[in-house]
Amino acid sequence: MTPKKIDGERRGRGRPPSFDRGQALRAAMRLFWDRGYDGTSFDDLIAAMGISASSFYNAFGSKEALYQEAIDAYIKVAGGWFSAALNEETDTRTTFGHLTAAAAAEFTRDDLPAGCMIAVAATQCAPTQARLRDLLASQRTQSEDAMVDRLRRGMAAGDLPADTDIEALAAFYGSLLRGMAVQARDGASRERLLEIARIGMQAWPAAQPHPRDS
Amino acid sequence: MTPKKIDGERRGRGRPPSFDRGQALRAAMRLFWDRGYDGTSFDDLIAAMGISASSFYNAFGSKEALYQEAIDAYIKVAGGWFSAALNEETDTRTTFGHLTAAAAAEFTRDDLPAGCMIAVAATQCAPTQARLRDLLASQRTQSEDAMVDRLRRGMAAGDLPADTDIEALAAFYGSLLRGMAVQARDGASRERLLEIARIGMQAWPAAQPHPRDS
DNA sequence: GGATTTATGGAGCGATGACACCAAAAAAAA
DNA sequence: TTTTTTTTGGTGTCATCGCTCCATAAATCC
Repeated sequence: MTPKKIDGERRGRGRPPSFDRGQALRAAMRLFWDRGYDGTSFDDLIAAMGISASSFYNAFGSKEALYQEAIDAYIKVAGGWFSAALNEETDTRTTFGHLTAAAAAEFTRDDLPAGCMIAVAATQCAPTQARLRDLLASQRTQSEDAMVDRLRRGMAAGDLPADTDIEALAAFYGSLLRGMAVQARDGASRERLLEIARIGMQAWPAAQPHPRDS
Repeated sequence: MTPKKIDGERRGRGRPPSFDRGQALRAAMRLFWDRGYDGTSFDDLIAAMGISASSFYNAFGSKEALYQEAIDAYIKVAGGWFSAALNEETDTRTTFGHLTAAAAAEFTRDDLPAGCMIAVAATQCAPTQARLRDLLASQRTQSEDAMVDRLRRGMAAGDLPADTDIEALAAFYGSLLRGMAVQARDGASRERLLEIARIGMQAWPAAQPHPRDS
């Protein structure tokens, strides 16, 4: 057929791809997001991406490689609002209030699958998929580390009691976000998720009247 | 026919099974718990259960039927500590403190797989597995309903502020428990989970000094 | 002891999964 | 134009998946 427009600059010698790689990747991301790795078959993928098996392997290498790219693409989407919220120029409590509220909103968009692509992915899988499991667990750890960093800065700024367990607090909000992602996938409304987020903020550590208490 | 099938006594006419059905079911439960439905293959199952393919179909019907039985078996395990904690004879706040602490302990037992078999299962799956997805989502709803019931009783007993949003509070603790289950699967220690649970209890609604405040 | 009923071992089945190969096609580079 | 490089369509492969069939073994009932 007639060659179509390709994104960005088309440099290279051979025949140009007839499809938009980024667009195909986003289609794959949506499918993986919605159905998970196992739940998305090869045929599902090439159908949704609108390409043939040959083009698939030529452009993406393998299903697993595509999944990793899809994860990266998701990070660009979700990492956007996530780190945007974390790097706001406000006090730490407000930051986390906005972060959890943003999650409630993002987990219930009508133009994207519900929930989070990473939050609960590959927690139960075959031993042969240990690599994927570790990859996803590592991503979860990374987002929690980002929260730890923000809390540490907040601690330094005096936003938190001196005896706050930073790691535990980050783990708490990490757990909450993942649970919210499950709720979203089960069909919870945005309002419900916002309520959960609001309650979660009630757990924010109060200033200690007796800081030298062990 | 004169069906005198009593589960305890083995009264049947034909050849008796050479394996313990309950034991085989528990082996399957562990495997499903650890690897999920897709991650557990037929061959994995019959190997772990120590039976042949014929015996498998003779005794359990199909992989999906076995999974449902495994879920039921899990409910008997986890439903044990869950409703035990919920039906304690204490005030509502203490009850939920014990519930979350019990989850932290149960999610990190060394004689069982980490986390919860139901908490995050089948949230991402193929359309062909809609039945399983709905089954699991329904189980999650049920456990949340049990928390709603307990909170309602607590409200009636005066343990909670009159303006408490019961459903939202139950959804919050439901989210927290599911997030804790993910943490457990990612390798979090029991102490870490207990910390998360403790922080989660800080979100418990305080008595409102100004209930007519919007 | 038959007769009946149920379980077992073993072999194999159709479908699907992910992927590989290759010759033709379409572009830039020479 | 010729050469070189890359994509594409079509077909084939090989393993695994969940499952089935059948002859036989082992129990109970008459």
